[in-house]
Amino acid sequence: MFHEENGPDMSLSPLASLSPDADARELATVLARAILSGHWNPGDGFPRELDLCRHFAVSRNLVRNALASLTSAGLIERSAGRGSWVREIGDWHLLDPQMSVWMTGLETTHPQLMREIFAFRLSAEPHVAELAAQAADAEDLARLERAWNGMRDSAGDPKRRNEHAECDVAFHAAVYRASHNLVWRQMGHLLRPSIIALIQHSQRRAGDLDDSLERHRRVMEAIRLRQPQAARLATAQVLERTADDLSKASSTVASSSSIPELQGPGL
Amino acid sequence: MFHEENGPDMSLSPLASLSPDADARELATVLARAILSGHWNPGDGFPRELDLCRHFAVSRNLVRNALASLTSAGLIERSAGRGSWVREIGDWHLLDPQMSVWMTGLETTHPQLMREIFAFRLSAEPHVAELAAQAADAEDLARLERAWNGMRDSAGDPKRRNEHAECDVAFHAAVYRASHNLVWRQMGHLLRPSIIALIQHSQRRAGDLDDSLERHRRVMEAIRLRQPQAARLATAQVLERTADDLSKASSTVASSSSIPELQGPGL
DNA sequence: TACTATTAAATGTCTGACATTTTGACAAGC
DNA sequence: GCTTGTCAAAATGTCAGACATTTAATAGTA
Repeated sequence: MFHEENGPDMSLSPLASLSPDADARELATVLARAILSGHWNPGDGFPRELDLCRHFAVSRNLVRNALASLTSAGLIERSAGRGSWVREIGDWHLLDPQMSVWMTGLETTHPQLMREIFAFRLSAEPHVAELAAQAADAEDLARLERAWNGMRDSAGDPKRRNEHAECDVAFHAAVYRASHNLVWRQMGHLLRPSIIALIQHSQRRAGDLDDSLERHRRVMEAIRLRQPQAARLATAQVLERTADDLSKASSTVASSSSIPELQGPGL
Repeated sequence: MFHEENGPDMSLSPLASLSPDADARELATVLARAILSGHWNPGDGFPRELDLCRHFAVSRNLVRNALASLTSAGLIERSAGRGSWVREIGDWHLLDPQMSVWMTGLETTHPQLMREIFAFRLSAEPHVAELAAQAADAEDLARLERAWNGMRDSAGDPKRRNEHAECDVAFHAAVYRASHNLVWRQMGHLLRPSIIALIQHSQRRAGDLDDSLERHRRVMEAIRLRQPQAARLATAQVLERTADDLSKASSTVASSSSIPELQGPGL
C-alpha cells in the first residue's frame, strides 16, 4: 500500500478552499499564492494531480491546466513519473504579468520578493524617467496627468485607499510606458505588487501624503518639459520618500535602500 | 453551411509542418514562431482548435495545451464562443523566458523586436554592470571567466560559431546575475535572442573579434576590481561595438542606437 | 556484487461527450 | 420601423475514463 488515501495529507493543508464553480484560473491563483506565501520550501514536492483533484473536487483536466500555469511562471517544475516540486525563488518568473496578479492579492506579502522588487525599482526607475523625458508624447502626458489627478483627488480619504493605490500604479506604469520601449513597458507590470503592498501596510500622515504628491508632480513636470536630468532626480526623490514609508511600515528596519545580497550558491 | 471544411484554409498556410510524434511543447513552438515571424497582423483571427487538430493530425487536447502556452506568453487572446486572435506586439510578454527560446530559433528575425531589445540593453546594461561591480562575489567572477575563456577559445573558428554565441550569452547573463538582484537576473533571459541573431547574421573580421574580446575582458576586469564607473563605461563600449556589427549586418542602416518610437494609440 | 526483468507511481496523451459563452438570424409584438 | 425574445450554430471550457510513457524502486538471478 503506497497510497496515503486517508492520511491527514499534510502537504495539502496550506491550501485555501475554492469556490464550488471554480475554473482553472481560480485554482491556479490559489495554488500560486500558497507557494508565494512560502508554504513550501524550494525543492519540496508538490501534491500529486490526483490528490489535488480529490482535495478541490475538480477534474484532473482542470488541475492539469492550473499546474501548467504554475509551470509557465517558473513556480514549479514537473516531470513524468517523478512528480512536481517547487522551484527555488531565483527561478521564479517575476516579470510574468500573471505573477504580478498573484502577488498583488497576497495577504502576507513575501518580504524578500518585495525587497528585491523595490531594490530593482530604485536602480532602474530614475533611468526610465530619464528616457521618458526624452520620448514622451502628448498621449503619455495625458496618461500621467490623469493618474496624478486621481492620486490627488483620492488622497487622505481612507475609503478611497484602493483607488489611490491604483492611480499610483498607473502613474509609474505611465512613466515606464513613456520610455517608448517595449521591454521597459512590459516591466511596468512589476509595479503593482510593490506599490499595493506598500500602500496597504503603511499609515501615512497627511503631511507625508502631500509631500509624496508634490514629488510625483515634479516628475510629471520634468517629463513634460523634456528635462531628463530633472526627471531622474525627481524620480529618485519619489522613491526615497517611498523607502521612508517602507521603513516606517515594516517593524524590522531593514536596509531597504541598499541592494540586498542573498542567493548565494544557486545550482 | 458555415464550415469551410474543404477550403484552401488560407489562415493555416503559414504553419510549418510538425514531426509525427510531436508533443505540446513542439506544437506551441511552431505556432509561436509563426506569430513571431509576423504571419498574422494584430487583431487577426487565429485558426480554430479543430482546424489545427486536422492540420497537424493531433488531438484537441494537445492543441489546447499549446494554445495555453501562447496565451500565457501574451501572444494570443482567447474567449469562449468567439475564438482566438493575435494580440498586438506591445502586449507580448517579451520577458517570458519561453519567448526567448521561441525567438532564438527564428529563421527570419523580427526586426522591430530586435531593435527594441537592443535599445533596452543599450539603456540598461551599463547600469547593470555598475551594480555587478558592487555586488559580485567569487562565484560570479568564476562564471564570467568561464564564459570569457569560452569566447576566446572559440573565436574565429566558423565551426564553433554557435559555441561562441552561447559563451557570449553566458557572459552577459553572468553580468546580470552578478547584480545579485532577482529581477535583473531574470532579465538575462532577454539576451539570448538578441545575441544569437546578431552572431548568426554578421560576418565579423578577425580584427573586430579581437577588439570585441578585449572589450569584454575590460568589463570583467572592472567588475573584479570593484570599479563601478569603469564597468559602466566598458559595457557601454561593448554595446557600441555590437551596434557597429549590427549596422554592418543589416542592409538597412537603421538608427539602432536611438530609442525607436512606435506604438501610438493602443487603448 | 552486478545486472536484468518486473512492478508501481506519476505525469502525458487520446477520445468522446457535455457545458458555457457569444453571436447572429428570425419572428412576434409594440 | 424598431425593439424584444427565442432559438440555433459556433467556438472555447470542462468532465470522465482509458491508455501511453517515463521514472524509480524492487525482486530475482547469475
